[in-house]
Amino acid sequence: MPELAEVEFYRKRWALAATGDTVERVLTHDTKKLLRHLDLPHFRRALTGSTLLSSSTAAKQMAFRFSGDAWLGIHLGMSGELSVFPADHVPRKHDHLVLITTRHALVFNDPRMFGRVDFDVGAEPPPWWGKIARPILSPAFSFEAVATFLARRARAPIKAVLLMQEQFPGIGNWMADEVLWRAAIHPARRAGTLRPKEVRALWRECRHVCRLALAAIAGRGDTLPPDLNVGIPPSWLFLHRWQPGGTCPRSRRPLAHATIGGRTTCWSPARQKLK
DNA sequence: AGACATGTTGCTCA
DNA sequence: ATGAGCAACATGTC
Repeated sequence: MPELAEVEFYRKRWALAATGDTVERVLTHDTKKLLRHLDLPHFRRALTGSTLLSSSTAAKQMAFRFSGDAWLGIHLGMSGELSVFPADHVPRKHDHLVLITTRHALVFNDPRMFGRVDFDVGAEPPPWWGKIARPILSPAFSFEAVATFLARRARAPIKAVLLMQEQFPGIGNWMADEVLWRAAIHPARRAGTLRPKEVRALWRECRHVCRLALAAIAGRGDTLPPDLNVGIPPSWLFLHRWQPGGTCPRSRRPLAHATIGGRTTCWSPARQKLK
């Protein structure tokens, strides 16, 4: 599920509940997949008794900083989510990591187990953190950078290109479709065939969708919507893409679905032409 | 039963 | 070397 804004939603869920709290116990379940990068004894020892100081999100990754220079990295994969329960929470089937603090249980649940947990100790953020591409909502995400990237990926369908995290960090399947729909670009167009005007629209809509999605899904300041997708306006493609017989909220014409760039893709044929 | 799922990686081929 | 395409990962749901 989680793309840029959902990841931020889940990070805030833990952060708002437990920043300043101290970890009393660390519970783990599956250790071969999600926790495969961890030295478990070291992980437990380092985290137990440490305090959650701060956290941040970069693209689809989260980093939780604990006292003792301890950094907990989480990637939610396809089906991961973070939630908060009372401290007496009994781990469920796919609760792979549970941090028990004085007041809460911070739970990382992931049925499909495509997620990942990292743990590093150091005064600075871990090396992998620095390798994440600069945010789409930063000056580094320039029109020129996008145009150059598209030129290099000229033969790939634009849908596939939008999913490449090295240039579009945090964009996932639904955000890519949302961007292309707003920019009126057919997802199967080869990246190298976009006209400069279309590249500019793509660049603009990437930023626009990131901003809208963060505001709607992850809330503002210290607020958090009660649930994912609760504040998403029906003017977005998002709310119509999976509905049987769904229609384009702008043209009112039927939506189309196909596998493009290896992923299920939804678009509005009335707005997005192949040409 | 079978298709399919909001992600990433590692392999093959050109 | 670089880019494109696709299977694989593991499990749940419709």
